[in-house]
Amino acid sequence: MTERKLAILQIAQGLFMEKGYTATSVRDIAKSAGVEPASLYSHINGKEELLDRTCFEMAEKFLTGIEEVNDIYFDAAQKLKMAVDTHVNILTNHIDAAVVFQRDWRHLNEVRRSEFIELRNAYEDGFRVIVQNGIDEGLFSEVDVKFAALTILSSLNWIVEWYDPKGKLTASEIAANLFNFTFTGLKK
Amino acid sequence: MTERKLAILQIAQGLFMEKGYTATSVRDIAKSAGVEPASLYSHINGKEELLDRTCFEMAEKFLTGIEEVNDIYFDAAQKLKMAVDTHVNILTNHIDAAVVFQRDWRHLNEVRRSEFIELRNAYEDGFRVIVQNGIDEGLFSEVDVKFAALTILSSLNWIVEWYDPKGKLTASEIAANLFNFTFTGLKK
DNA sequence: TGTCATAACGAACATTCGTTAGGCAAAAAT
DNA sequence: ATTTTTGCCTAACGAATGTTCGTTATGACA
Repeated sequence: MTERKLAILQIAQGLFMEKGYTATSVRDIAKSAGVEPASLYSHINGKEELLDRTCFEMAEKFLTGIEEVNDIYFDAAQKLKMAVDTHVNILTNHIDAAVVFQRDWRHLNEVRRSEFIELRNAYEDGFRVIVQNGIDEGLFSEVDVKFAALTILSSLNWIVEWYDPKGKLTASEIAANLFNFTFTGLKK
Repeated sequence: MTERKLAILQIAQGLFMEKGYTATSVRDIAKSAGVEPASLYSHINGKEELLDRTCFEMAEKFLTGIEEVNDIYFDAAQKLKMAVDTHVNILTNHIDAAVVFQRDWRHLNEVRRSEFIELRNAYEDGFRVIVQNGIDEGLFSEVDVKFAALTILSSLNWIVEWYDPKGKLTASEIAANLFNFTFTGLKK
């Protein structure tokens, strides 16, 4: 990917984040890039490529992250901590792309959407493995594994709705808080 | 609101849920309603009215719910349980509208969007009050109140991404699981 | 019987959509 | 020095967008 193409991709991600994929026009992207709409097509195949790349590049980052965590021989609590940390880091380091990844994957074409959902399931599976490990190791209480993994991921994913790079909480503080919350809960 | 208008609103909500507000055309709605596009305008002022009604009717339901909970004199744990229960019930009973409420409020016009955000903040505040109560009562550990409320709401809101009315989990089972998780965490 | 409201219609509106065609100047490669 | 590639341009395409128009069939009420 050329430098220019990458720049265009990032500009697009910023706009997609702001207004959503469907509500962002090619003309919007061109304007932000300081170029005529037609000129974009010297770099990209079409609008959908920008969405596609964003979704799948993020999916790959997340998947690689969880696989690395699950390959290490630690106890489940440590693994969970690492998984949360990795997730929050990817997310805050690519906040624009992360929002698109979360919100707009639905607008992928049918084929790619199916592929995307599979990757997503694989990622969720990584979290289920950790929770199951924790139960087997006697570290976690015997919760519904699927449900627990989903709930943890909820908290992680919602970050994109409120995270502010200029806010007072750093990525690792957020991650620490989140791990604490999912591990210990509110109870004193 | 006439019967016909309500029917159109619900049809629209179903489509908005499926494809998103922006990606749903007036012609799509008309087709689903079995009517010509122009005929819709005998009932509604425009496409945006459908979004507006959906967002604000849901906001009102949520706000009323949390206010009722916070008006009752119970301890924080019980209040939290009730708040979670109410939230899950509203959400599962109006799943189409809930998805739109969560996902597409961004496409309200500027004025209405501001009003909407205010209502949302008021709702979040309701949860913050509960968490703060819990700390004051010595029931909850001394967490970051804002962060905790946000994390609880994350889990609640994410339900719309996976809830299946025909699934095996009932609304009250989901609510019970969620309360348990936020209160106790994973730790054994 | 005449009047009015309702809910639908087909046709058309101006605008915006994503995309393509063809050309032109500057830079890079040969 | 000549060719090729790059990056942009203007112009235009057909399709889709939300909405407005004047009209009409139906049925309730005076």
